[in-house]
Amino acid sequence: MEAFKRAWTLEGEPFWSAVFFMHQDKMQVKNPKVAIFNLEKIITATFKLANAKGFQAMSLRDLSRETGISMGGLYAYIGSKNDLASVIEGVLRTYIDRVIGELVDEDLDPVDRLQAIICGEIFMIQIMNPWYYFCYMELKGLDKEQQQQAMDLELRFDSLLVDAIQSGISKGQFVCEKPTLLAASVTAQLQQWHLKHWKFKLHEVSMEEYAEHILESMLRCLQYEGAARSIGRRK
Amino acid sequence: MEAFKRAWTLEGEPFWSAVFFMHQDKMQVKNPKVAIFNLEKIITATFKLANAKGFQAMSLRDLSRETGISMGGLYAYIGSKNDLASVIEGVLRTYIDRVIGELVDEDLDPVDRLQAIICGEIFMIQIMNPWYYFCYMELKGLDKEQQQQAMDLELRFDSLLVDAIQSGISKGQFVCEKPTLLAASVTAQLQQWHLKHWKFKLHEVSMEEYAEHILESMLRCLQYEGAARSIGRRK
DNA sequence: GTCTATACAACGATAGAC
DNA sequence: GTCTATCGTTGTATAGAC
Repeated sequence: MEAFKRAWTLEGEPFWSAVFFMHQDKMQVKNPKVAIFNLEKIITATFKLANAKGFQAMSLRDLSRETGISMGGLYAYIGSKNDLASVIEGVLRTYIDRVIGELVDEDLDPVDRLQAIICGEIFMIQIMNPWYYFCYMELKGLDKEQQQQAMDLELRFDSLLVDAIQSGISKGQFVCEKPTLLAASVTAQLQQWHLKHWKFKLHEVSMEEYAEHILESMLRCLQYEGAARSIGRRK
Repeated sequence: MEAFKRAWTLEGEPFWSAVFFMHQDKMQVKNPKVAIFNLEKIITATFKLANAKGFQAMSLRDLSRETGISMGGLYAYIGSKNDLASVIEGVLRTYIDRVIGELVDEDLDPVDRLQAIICGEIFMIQIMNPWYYFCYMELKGLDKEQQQQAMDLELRFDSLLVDAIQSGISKGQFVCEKPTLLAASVTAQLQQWHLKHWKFKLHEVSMEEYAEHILESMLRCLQYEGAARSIGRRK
């Protein structure tokens, strides 16, 4: 988990530095040191406010108060309010794209491939929780093109699962009539990890426990022989 | 399906009449005939606008244009903008409560019980699609009390599934280590029917096909003996 | 690079004529 | 029961001092 974070540069100063360099062209503040510091404050505050009462309901005056940066000051970092949401979606999509690209390892056994995809994605969601939640809930507010790209990305993730399923079918390990529906169901369950965090907290379910449950359920649906025994073996 | 609609009065004039009588005390317009007619126009227009760009982003001027009712006129039907959202959530929750209450039939075989719950809920979502989507996406904008009630309702639905699962376990029909997680997963899959309508449309999946898929997957997870054969038998 | 001050459009909401 | 006209507020965004 910690290794995963470091491997993808998903936290700390290096991460925010990468976010900064992704759109420094749109920013007036050129000094990286101060720009990175404040950009993190702005985006973090946006998550706090938007994930509590919605991005549209959050005003830039709220954001100014929360960050301690004046209204005028904010506009040195963002082009407009909508631009802020757009940037956040863009960063997350870029990162997911990058991780998804690496998640494809056709040499692995189908079961291990599924495990890699599920664990990889749930790690991602766990680490970038507010990013996922924000993009899920505020997608409507972005322009049509960005909405389409987000949908395409989700379909690409589903395809990743479908490919692994079909590889298992052709190897005689799995039986599945509707791989598309099964993949969509797994994606839905993964998204629950950020959408329904309150429920997992209430039932005291850990991330590892949940990932294992998703994989195990999936293998049962695939009528995988070692489904029951795989619980202890894979850890 | 049609019988289901009629049985629960989920469509047409009788439905909107019921909605009207639920909040006629809050409305200035007392003539039922005209009140019901316009209330339907207002709520339908709210769904169109809010489900396209979000409730907060929708202005009452938008709503006025869409309904053909003047700004001043709108306030004869709603107390405030937030009141409108609150009313919508209240109506849906009342109806779900009513249907859920009837879905408990302890005499049924556990498998039939699960099928009744899944089919009942997906019928509900299908018929009241915009209501569900609106309440899911705009819950953050409502007051804490209403948010809590919505969460309680979802937990109550999960419990319905857990009860049926446990009844099957004690009868020796099912095997399940974590009924709570399985129930949450089924709830998530049902919610997809309104959350990800675009995906099912893209893959040309019908409601009946999807309901069957959810039930079948669930039975496999429960290691139900007749899982494979149940597909043809239950229709 | 950050602030204060301000522009001005759009918002929710109401009063009062009809 | 519905409209027009208008109130006061709040929103995003910018100009210009420092």
